Amino acid sequence: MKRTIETITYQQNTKVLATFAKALAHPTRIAILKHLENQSCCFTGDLVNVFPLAQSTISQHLKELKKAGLIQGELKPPKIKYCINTENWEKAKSLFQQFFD
Amino acid sequence: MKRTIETITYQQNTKVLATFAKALAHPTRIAILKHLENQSCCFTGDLVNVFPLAQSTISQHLKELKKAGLIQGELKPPKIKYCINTENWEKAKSLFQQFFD
DNA sequence: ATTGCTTATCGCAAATTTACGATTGGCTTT
DNA sequence: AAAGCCAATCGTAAATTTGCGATAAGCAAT
Repeated sequence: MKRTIETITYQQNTKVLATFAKALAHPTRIAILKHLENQSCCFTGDLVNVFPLAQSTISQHLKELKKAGLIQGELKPPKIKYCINTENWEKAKSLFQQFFD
Repeated sequence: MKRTIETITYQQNTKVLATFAKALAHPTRIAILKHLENQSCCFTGDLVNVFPLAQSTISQHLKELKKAGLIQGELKPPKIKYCINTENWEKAKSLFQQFFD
């Protein structure tokens, strides 16, 4: 990306909010989260049936959401049950809330 | 991006929310918007002094924010005054609000 | 008409994202 | 030990994003 000037340092909240926003920056991920809000939880396979996307693609989106901390996976062999990470969800909620006033 | 399956159609709100989220998905853009919230308005040049980024880079971020509808520019020759687009700001606010419940 | 100031746009390079199919890995059950 | 399921990861390709410097464009004042 060719950064010649020194790296910028942002406020912690700014960075965190940007991270959450990035996780929400794709319609599929929004849709997945909406699905999780309704169902409260679901398996990867369920989503593959809901969305016309390859299993690997769904898995990648889940990885993104997990990286942002918005969801968490629980081993339920042979499946994996994904749920919303309530703590971080509330964190995101309040960050967006206070950002928009 | 290699889409073999038919293009997905998302709910309108899902797409719009993702667009807003994408605009917020970079710390610099969050910081610009925070700046605009405080100052209510500002010129491109102001931001160039605030952030250690090239003028062209700032301009690009402003373009992104404008594309998402979160800000609007007003000609104030020889400068351009950027303000928050209140209507869309409220739209975004309510979309995030209802998304997080 | 020329100069000066401010901002947008162009051209490029590197990094990241999104998507797919194919393969691997983990855990049960046989 | 082998077979079966489900989900993650790998490898690849195309598109998009982010950043810069350089150049162009718009408008005011000289």
